[in-house]
Amino acid sequence: MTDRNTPLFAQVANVIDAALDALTAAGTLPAGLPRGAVTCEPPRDASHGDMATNAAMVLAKPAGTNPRALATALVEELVKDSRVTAAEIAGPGFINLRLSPAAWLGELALIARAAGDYGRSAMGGGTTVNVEYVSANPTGPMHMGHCRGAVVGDALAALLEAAGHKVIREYYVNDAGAQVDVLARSAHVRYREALGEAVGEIPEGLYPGDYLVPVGKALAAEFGDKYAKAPEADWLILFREKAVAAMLVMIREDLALLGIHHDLFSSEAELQASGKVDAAEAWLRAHDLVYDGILEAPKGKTLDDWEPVELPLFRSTKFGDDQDRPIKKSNGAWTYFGADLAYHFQKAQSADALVDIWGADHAGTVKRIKAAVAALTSADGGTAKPFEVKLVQMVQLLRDGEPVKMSKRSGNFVTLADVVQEVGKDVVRFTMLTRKPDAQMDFDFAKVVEASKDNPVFYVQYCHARVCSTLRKAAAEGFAPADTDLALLGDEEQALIKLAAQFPRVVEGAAIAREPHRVAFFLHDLAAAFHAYWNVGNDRPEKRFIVAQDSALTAARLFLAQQIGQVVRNGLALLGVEAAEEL
RNA sequence: GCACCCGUAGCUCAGCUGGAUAGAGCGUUGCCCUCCGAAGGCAAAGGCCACAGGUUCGAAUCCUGUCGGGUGCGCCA
Repeated sequence: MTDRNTPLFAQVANVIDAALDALTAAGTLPAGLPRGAVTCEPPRDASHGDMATNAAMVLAKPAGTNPRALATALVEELVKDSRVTAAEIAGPGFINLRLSPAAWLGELALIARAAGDYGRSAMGGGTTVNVEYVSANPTGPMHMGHCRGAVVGDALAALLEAAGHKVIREYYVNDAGAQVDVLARSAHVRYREALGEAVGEIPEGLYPGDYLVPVGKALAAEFGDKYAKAPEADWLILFREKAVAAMLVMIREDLALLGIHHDLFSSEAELQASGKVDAAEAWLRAHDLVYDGILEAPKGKTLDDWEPVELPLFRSTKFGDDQDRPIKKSNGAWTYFGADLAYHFQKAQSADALVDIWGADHAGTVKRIKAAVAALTSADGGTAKPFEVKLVQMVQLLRDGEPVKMSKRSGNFVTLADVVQEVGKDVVRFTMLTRKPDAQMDFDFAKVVEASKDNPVFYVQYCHARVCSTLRKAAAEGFAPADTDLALLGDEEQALIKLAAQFPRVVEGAAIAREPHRVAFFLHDLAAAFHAYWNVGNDRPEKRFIVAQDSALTAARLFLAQQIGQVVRNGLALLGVEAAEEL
């Protein structure tokens, strides 16, 4: 890898690595020290320098020396590099590095060369990660309860791609359980309605939503009155199939409104029909991980209808779960979990790692599925396939500060399509990413569309728009960005470069942690720095991007602005948000 | 009863998987601007990182317990 195309933080990490190699070769350090904990990061306080490493502190103990002694030796090596202008030992053994202005200006040029690829890396080594997200039951339109997981999952998928993984975006379609039978029955009512029958109120327990009206009409058009009076057994499977297909069309449309497109929709019904669930059970039984047993009644709840029954149970307690879990119901059908474990095994066949994005309301089932995946994927005594479940917490919708009430039962829920229509895709996506996934959040219709600096969506968009308008204005006055005289950029301009240069490591860190919100926060920081610099120009015209009397300086500043805009654009692209050229 | 998540400035939240004097916005206070380089600017005050122990060179971060809030807990999905 040539340094010319390596982001500066990675370059300096390599410099540190090389310095450690040199010390090892010289016998100062023992060979084979693990360097995983060695960091290269911006110091908390910019006055400390440009970058800091903890190498001496981390390696002193295993090397049998003390941090400051090791740091002294390391400093001698580090300053040999032309990019390093100073290296100082501070505190308990940090090494603070200062880098030459040329090194930072080089990063600006790198951003320009890499353009849309700035921030991408080969870190993932091309390994395949399967990200399963949304996976809402195909019984109705997407509502806001699904929204956060959808956005977080989609942004994570993009993030992992940028970090050098191949990504499979997958949606698991629960088209085999009791809920899709309810869907079929609900569709049948609408079908009879479409045929002219007065069906009155939709019976309790069925889905009352209007979205099934067109489904009923389509069924009536296709089948006439053939199934109007027929027993359920004649039409249930057929109607279920038709209704699920219609729901999936609707769901895909809803997702498309958010810019979300899955690579793969996997059907639970197909999975069961393929015999893979039986195969999984057989394998687990052969390894004594499934047995027939009787569950204890759950504690802490008063149950009048509890009947102990013998069921095939998966030994999830062996993997840290609180109790063993049934994979089949007493009627012989698979439980959700029974099918789900086979489904995860199937996913593991075509990926090196699995990530599930779930709503926090499913937190209780994490242990069992992790247990099952661990069991199934270490089948041949190998190590289990990496598998993580990321939980996204609830979103509370607010309008004028008042919670928006939602009730699934009455069909009175806020649909995703309504919200996207009201505030826009970009606002929805960005806002969903302005909080870490495991913190609850409020979504206030008024606040998310506010055009002020309090609103991060606007603030970041405005930064990009400002860059664009500056370049437009400059072009009209005959100026163009150029990298010929970047040395004219002073400390204030370099501070912006230093911040922008963190983008590649933010992307990597966010990918590793599976936390796309870090990108959103970074963009907010970068925008804040850009706006602050801009404001200086209000009082001091010589600090503006366009200084009419000095075309060389103007060209360099425009180049800077252009690259800041590029980084903002790249970051927004990872989040799936359009970078507006004007507001 | 049990499990999981959360608890950081008055409020809403960050805090880069253990690093240096814990940060940002809102709100408050004090100045400045009212300029389309617009949808304000600068600065100050504000903290026992819920509490108590522990782990180590070093803890908001990891472990244990307590308290408080949230989400769940059946063969549902």
